[in-house]
Amino acid sequence: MPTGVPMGDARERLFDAADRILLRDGPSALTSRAVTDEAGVAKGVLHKHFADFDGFLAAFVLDRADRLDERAAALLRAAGSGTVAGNLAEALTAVFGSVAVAVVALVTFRDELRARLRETWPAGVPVLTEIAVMIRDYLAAERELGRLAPGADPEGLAPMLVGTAHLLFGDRTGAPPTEAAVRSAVDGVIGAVLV
Amino acid sequence: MPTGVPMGDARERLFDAADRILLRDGPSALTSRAVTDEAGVAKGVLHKHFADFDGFLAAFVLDRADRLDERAAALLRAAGSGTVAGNLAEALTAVFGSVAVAVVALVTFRDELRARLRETWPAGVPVLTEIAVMIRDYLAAERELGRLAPGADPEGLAPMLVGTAHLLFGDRTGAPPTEAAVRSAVDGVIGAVLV
DNA sequence: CGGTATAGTGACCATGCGCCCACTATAAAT
DNA sequence: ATTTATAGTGGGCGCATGGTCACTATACCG
Repeated sequence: MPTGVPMGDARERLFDAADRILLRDGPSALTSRAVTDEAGVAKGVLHKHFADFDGFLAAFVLDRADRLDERAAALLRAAGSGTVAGNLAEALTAVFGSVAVAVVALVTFRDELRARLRETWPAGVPVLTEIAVMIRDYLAAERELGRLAPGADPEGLAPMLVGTAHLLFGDRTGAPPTEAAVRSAVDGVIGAVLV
Repeated sequence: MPTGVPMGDARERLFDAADRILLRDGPSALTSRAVTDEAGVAKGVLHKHFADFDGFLAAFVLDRADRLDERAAALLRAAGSGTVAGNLAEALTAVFGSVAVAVVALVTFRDELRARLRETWPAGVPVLTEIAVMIRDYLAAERELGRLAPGADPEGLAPMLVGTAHLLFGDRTGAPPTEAAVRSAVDGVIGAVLV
């Protein structure tokens, strides 16, 4: 093994490793050793780039928070095709099937990480609120197209949808829900309200 | 310290200790040592009554799951007084200010505990779904009294409300929301839909 | 070419975890 | 009164965690 030569950006390698672990094994498996092993580097590397493991996690969350899910965002930007409920179900499945939920669970459990992130975001980690903003904008676009009931308020409905999806996925006490399950849930829940 | 003499039921003492720890310090602080220390007993006691710590946690969750929150349940049973949104806000605050959220977080993180509970509840830990049932029944009663819009479906609205509350409380990335905050959120979210 | 800075290595450490088990103290049975 | 069963004790074990540090290998610079 060569040393001293950067094999791609180590920082990015570690972040990608964390992604894979979160999706494959869940938040409880995200230890410092798991990350460095998955990235194929020695333990020391992590501490050369970050002060400590929570520092790494904080940087990881910051990095992942904004580019939440390209697929879902793109899908929602193309408002007007498909049914509203179907689009929502697909987008929510994509977003909550990504690392988003795991990141929230992580922040819920690691007290030190949470404290550190609060310095950056006093109002709370924006992962879920940013999803809500995404959904809100989508619903506003749909209303512009007249595909929503006039009384349906995107501002209020968005957090409810995110909350429901978070409930479905974040629980994680059963098998992860399929896209079809989410679609049916979203259908049943908001069908009467939106159309 | 006398030994061999039961000082109240040790089982209940341990459960109460777990309650206190969850509410005071959060789910990450709920270790076996913390429980026995808080209960004022030696470490061995826990293993005399339960096979292992996850067995204790499973029994604890099972015990707490059904009698979720008397105050909120009683409040919701007395449908017809106050505003609908106000009643909901109060009940959700009471429920999510209790151990419910911490229990969910616990189950999310402890893989072994989650696996064990799945044997008992294949559909998932019923904490959140039971709250939804509670809310659903309340909304049904309110509709009976004509205090709900005819189109508002309790079956669909209940999980959305629970999800929203879970989102507000379960995040735990900021200060815990006050009852006033939840009231205003519930007001803003469902005000237009329900009345 | 030697010097220096930097990325990477992995044995090692302290800590806290769940858990074991030899032991003690009380209560109940004979 | 002796035995047996049961509740409670706490020192210590094995393990995984996050973190340190002396060391090595490479790249860059004069």
